[in-house]
Amino acid sequence: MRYHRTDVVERALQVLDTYGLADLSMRRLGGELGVQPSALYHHFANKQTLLAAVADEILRRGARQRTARSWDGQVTEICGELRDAMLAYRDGAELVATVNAFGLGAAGPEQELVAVLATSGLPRELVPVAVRTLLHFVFGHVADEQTNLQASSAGAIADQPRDGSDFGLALGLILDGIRVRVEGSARTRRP
Amino acid sequence: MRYHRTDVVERALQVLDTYGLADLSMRRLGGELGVQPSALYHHFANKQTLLAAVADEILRRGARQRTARSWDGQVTEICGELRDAMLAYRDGAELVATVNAFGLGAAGPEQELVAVLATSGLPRELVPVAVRTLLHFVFGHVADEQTNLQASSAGAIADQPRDGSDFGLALGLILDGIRVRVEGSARTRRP
DNA sequence: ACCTGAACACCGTTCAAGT
DNA sequence: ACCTGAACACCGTTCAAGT
Repeated sequence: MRYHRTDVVERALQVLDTYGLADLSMRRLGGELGVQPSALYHHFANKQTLLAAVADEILRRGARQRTARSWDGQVTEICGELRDAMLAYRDGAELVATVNAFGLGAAGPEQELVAVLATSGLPRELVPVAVRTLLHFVFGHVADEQTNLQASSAGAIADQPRDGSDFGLALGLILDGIRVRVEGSARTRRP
Repeated sequence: MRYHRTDVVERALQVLDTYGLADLSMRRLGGELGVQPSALYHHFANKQTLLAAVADEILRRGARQRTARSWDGQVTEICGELRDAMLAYRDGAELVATVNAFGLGAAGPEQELVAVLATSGLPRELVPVAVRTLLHFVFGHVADEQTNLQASSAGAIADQPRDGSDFGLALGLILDGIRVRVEGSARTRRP
């Protein structure tokens, strides 16, 4: 069998969803494809690059059309899409967050948020800070959420089931913080 | 040489600060102590437990007295202390965040934040959400910050040096979000 | 272009046995 | 109580060589 980059990513996605990130090793993936681990290095420079490609594919598959017109509606859509995309695969949040921390993935959502907040009325110097705050929140919250979901589906603990409304609640909190600065600067511009 | 738990943690802290989290392996740590890796399992059930002890020690060493009287001043103090504690050791943020994601460490800051927000006037059902949002923010932001600091001190990139004021700015954003809910509920209680 | 086979330098963890 | 020695079942990565 001869494979392309895309075949490897596809298979990696299956291994991830079935066995989890910890079991997504080069040797395991090679075995799953019926190929020596070293063969994977023909397609990817190293594991990090492979994981980045997998993360990007997860986000690509979760992409949706924007419908909101207000800046805060669009921020909610972007963050919600990011969340749903990561929740669609086992350990998706951990994977995307790790890759992003390495400076490789999730460039799409980040650029979208920058673009939206740039037109929100938020003071220019606060835009990067707000974007990173939003992304840290989404990554952290969803990773948490997913860990608990997977733990409870494994029948381990009961705990508080922590439904998805928590995400909206917390995001609303941050959005309120941004709104304060948007309105503050609007008053300053037209006193 | 015969060691105690505390000696192992102390040495682990040195290895972490000198070589980084990736090089803090059981074998490496054993070697550093002049002991077989298996000897460490007399002191800790597994690596995860050892890392949790190291994370707790980092936070313990960063502990400070509270001086603020307002709820938002206290939240600022708690988050600032957490940040400084993690920044004091190489890869401190990544370590503490990882351990926390596993449900083991950083119980101190979490309980403190719950206690403070419970007396802030924030609606009771929002307290856990706000606390988790704050912690996700601090972990994510400081991990980011530390990665960049370490990259630039290694002479790799110039980039935006991203000073500590970013942290205060972003935290202020979230605090504003919380204030909106505190004041909202104050108006509801006394109409 | 894509893959094999073999090697290098590592991991975490267990367990019988020693002092 | 604390540690050794040996083993088990893994890692990521490199590289000459094959088709």
